[in-house]
Amino acid sequence: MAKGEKTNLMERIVSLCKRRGFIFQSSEIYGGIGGFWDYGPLGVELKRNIKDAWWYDMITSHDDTTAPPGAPRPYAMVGLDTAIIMHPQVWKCSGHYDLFHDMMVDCRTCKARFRADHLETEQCPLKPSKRPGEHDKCDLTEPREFNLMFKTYVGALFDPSSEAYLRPETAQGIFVNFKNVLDTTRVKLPFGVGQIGKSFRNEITPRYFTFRSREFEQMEIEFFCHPNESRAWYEYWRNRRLQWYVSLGLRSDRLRLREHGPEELSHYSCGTADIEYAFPFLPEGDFGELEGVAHRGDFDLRSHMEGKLIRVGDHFELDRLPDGRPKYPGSGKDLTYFDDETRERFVPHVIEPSAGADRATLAFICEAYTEDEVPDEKGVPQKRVVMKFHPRLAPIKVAVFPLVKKDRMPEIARDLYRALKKRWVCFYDEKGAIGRRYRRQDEVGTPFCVTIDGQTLQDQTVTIRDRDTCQQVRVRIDDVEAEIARRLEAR
RNA sequence: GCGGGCGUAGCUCAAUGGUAGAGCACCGGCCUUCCAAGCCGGGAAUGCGGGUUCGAUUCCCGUCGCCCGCUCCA
Repeated sequence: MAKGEKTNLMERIVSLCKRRGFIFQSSEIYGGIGGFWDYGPLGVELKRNIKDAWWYDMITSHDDTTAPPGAPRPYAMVGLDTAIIMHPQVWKCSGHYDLFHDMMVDCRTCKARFRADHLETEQCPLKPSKRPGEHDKCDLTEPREFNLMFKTYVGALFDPSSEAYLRPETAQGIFVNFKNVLDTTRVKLPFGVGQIGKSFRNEITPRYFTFRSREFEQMEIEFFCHPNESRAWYEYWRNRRLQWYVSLGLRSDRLRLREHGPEELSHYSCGTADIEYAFPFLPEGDFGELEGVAHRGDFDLRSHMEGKLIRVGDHFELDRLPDGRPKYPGSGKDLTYFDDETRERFVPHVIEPSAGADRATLAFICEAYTEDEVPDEKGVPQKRVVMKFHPRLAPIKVAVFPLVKKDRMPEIARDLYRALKKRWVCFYDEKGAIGRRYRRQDEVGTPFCVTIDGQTLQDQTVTIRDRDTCQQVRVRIDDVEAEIARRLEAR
């Protein structure tokens, strides 16, 4: 922030993330490293709750026997957890290697960047009749490797034959295991495979807090279906995934589903819709991508059978060298699907809902951040910062306080704390004034605070205070667990 | 990768070529029976490296990071 500038909303959110231990800059004591972030004690709980909600809602709790609302038919869901480093041929066949691994030449004068192997056909921006480097003002760099994938070496010897890449997406781990899943689980089409895991992209410009990070976590589904049904499944997943964010508290007027135009489609896609959120760091009216739902056709499975494909009109063909051989040969393994009932063999189509776990976390943080006013003991309205997380996502579910530090209240409160802790992330605090303790929990989004007071000693009742309304109800101490459970599940 | 702006305590800010302050937050104590009360005490900072200087947080250079605009975004 420029000195003296009024702090804006996003700066207050970033500040809270640091102050309360949600998100820290990576390697901060060494000056930080751009594009990498660490989750603190509360952040890790929040992000884990988001990933757990996704895994539970998409995979664990999925009912294979019944079509969910809007789904063309019942389907199966299974999970995978595949390696970050894969055989280098995976990235050659997937198309990532060619697209993101180029020798580039920059012009120091006009700041233009050219592919080193295209200098013969490019124009100098200053004098279009000449090629880059031919104009007397041109000042070209040596060709430099420009790689958006992180490269590493497998084994102790650093020679080209041991080069490997950190995955730039989790999807390929699912595609290369397609046959393994089919052979080991008895799933039939249509079915989906989910995976949560880290991916790495050497972004040119990491920006907007954690929004564009170089290391990030994805929550991806690769959904395999019959080509004739792929359009219907694409529609289903777009809506299903949008509703997921709404169900966890993102306001629908800050969310939108945006269909990509033809010129915007990725090299593999024959239809993509982004689920976007109006992040507060973006200009008013702009949205940022939370998740992409892509219709990938048969591109991926064919790529790993035949080799790297290129688009020709409305279909894909094998990318060939001038002598006719495949540029990057595929595995040669048969990744087709045989339908026992229809006796039909085909390459399944793929619908890919690919969500960013860190982007979802950031969106839920931004959505939760609220400033309101609560009257103090004199009835004067005081500003309050409250994180209105959905109870499923809140890092701490319940806090337990003795009203004051005497008359056995701390002992009773600790007993209750221990009992509740067996079931939920629970926090105990006996320091300072009660109002201060409520505010501290408000700022980290704890939905419920239970207070042991003088009356508890008389009739075994306690108060449960609601984060959003500040309203208190009195319940028997033996009923606290059931009441909290009821409220956590009610929303 | 380019251009501009900015780096002081956990947060938000001050000040200075010569002892770096405050508010809030935090910790301890007293007090306190429901929404950031009060009193006393405490810990805590000039991103990193180099240069100029008797002396640099201040000036200069580099670097790293953050913000804004380009560029990029499979």
